[in-house]
Amino acid sequence: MPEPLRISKIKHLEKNKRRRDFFTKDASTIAKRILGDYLVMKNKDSFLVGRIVETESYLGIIDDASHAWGRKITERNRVMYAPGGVIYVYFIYGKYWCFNIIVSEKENPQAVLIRALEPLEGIEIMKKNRGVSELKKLTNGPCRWTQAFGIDKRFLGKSIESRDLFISLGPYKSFEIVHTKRIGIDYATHSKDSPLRFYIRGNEFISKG
DNA sequence: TGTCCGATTGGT
DNA sequence: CCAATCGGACAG
Repeated sequence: MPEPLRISKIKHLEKNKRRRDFFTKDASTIAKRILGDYLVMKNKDSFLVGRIVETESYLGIIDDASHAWGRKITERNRVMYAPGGVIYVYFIYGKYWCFNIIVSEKENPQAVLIRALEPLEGIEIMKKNRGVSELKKLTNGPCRWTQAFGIDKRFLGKSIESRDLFISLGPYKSFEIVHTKRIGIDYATHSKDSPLRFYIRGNEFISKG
């Protein structure tokens, strides 16, 4: 494994920010293309960066694992129907937050779930937020990295191209992408085994799955 | 209002 | 393998 890339220049990350129209493509395309990108979060007293190493796509109306299956609309999921580029977070199992990027066009509620990151910057803050010191357990799960980053309901419906939270194009795309079925969706029937989970082969921060 | 359940995690 | 834990979805 190469040593994690050191990122210290926020300007460089901002220059390569993924723009809103990037997220108008379909979920599986986005889920694969943001592998190796940086997820950047900054505010007045913290600067957190992780490399995206695992994602899943949710295909919306036609996908019985999606919250928007059958064009379902509820108070929780209504931002899924917005144009691509907004954030969909939801509370799960009484204590966790799952983080999705809504993609595709308006009224086509596709989503990309970010399942795991490789921690790069702000590791001490992540350890504090998680209450965990082991590097490999900081961000290797969909609700672990959100806890490390302090993600919660405040981000629901916000843009993924904001000043405080954005995705930045990663430099190396020479890895191999593994396709598997998605994790934790046994309630689904039709799409249960579709190969809509994607991760960087050999990366040590992949969730257990 | 009441019941059921989860795109997970952490401990046994 | 299994319990934790509580907001959201949905039925009545």
